[in-house]
Amino acid sequence: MSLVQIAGLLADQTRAAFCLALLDGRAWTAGELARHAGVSQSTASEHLSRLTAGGLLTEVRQGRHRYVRLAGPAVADLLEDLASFSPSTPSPQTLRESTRMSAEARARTCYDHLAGHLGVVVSDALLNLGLVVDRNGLSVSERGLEWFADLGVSLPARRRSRPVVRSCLDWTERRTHLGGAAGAALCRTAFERQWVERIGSGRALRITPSGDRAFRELLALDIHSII
Amino acid sequence: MSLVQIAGLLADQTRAAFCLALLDGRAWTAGELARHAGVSQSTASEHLSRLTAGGLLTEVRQGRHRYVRLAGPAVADLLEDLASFSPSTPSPQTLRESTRMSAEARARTCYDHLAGHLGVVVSDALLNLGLVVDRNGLSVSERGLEWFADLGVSLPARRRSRPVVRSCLDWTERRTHLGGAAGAALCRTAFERQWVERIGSGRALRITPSGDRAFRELLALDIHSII
DNA sequence: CACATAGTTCGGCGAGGGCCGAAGTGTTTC
DNA sequence: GAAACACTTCGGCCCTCGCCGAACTATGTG
Repeated sequence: MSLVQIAGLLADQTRAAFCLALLDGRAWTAGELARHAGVSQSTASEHLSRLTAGGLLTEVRQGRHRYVRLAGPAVADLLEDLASFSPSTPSPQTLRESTRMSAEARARTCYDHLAGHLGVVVSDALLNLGLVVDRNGLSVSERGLEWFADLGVSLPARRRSRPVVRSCLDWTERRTHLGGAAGAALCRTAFERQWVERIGSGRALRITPSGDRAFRELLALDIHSII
Repeated sequence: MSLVQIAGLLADQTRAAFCLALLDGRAWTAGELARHAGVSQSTASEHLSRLTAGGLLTEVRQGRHRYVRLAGPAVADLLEDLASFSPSTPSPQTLRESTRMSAEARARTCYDHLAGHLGVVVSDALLNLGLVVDRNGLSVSERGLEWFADLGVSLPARRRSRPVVRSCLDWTERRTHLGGAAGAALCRTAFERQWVERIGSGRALRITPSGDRAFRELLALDIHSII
């Protein structure tokens, strides 16, 4: 890729919006980026192919999702460098942005399960309690099945459809958290019982007081507050 | 200018060629850049207008010439940053480039007069000898007229056409050198008497042995070699 | 299996932009 | 004043590219 081609990749409103969104270091799905930039999925798909071919993004295919993130810190540097030529965005926006980002770092959804600091804490606690087994091919232990049953969650018997548990890389914590059917079920339950609720229209979550109590009790966490 | 617009300026082969040529820190005329990139003058003119409007270049109008250079070190940084994504140019090219550039730093033509280190040395010597007067509105002294006459150069009586002497900013030395009719006459004489000769097709000059002697004698320079 | 969802590929439309030559402006030379 | 020169503006050509919708593939769900 020549200088001209790299610049060309960033010379489009939609592609630039993708890259700027990815400046937070997280991985986004193609659909999320399409919605964020206000274009159709087909358009987003082609843009992402060009950005990855140009070496600006790397992608991870996970099931039917195409996760995409900046290829490295050099790309972020380039974006910052280019952005520095524009008049800096007014303070309110930056403030709101940083608020949103720190909220998402605390707790958010990752596709259909819990992520962020909350997701990692929950996953660690489940492992400590021996509720899920983190061995070659994750699975739920006997005690884990009981725990989920007590919670009122019926885990599907292991079919060949979706893995019951799956470790999912957390892009802010740089650690794995609980995905798969169990993670999705837990997340659904948390929403239904109002342990968490969405902040605005993004992926960020707020942990309610009752949610804080419930998580600490269920996970036997001897801490003042889960976050 | 937004990030997208800045990137758009660099996303064109011709504009990128302009900017990369200007990475040497010197000022180029519109015509030189047009020839360098292989486009017509009209095309180059429009590109330069867009680059200056976008804040990447600054321009200085001098007579019928439009001199243009990078707006600042931040632009050079951005270009280097972008270029770093391309596979680096093979060593031979870089070597040839650096050779050419150092040659031009030593001695070159600036439109129609001498520039580079040679140009500055000559101008300084002429000022020291009191041959040109550097006061409000440059002019040639009585002794200067004699000096030029001895050289066999007839300076045009001061018309209102072209200034006899003019200080011209040197883009490698960051100092002024002798331009105007006197500078052009001196340069022409240097070529006719083979004190200097062109290196290749660029602006770089080689000082011949006889030229080295002639310059040192004429300018009463007590140095081993003029460069 | 049917169904829903995420993403991809393809065809076609329309806007934008790079290019040139021709004509015009301003500067320098003779 | 005439001619040469550097540069600019304008009109028009053509190609690229971003976009969408429709059809298609692949994955997960019931």
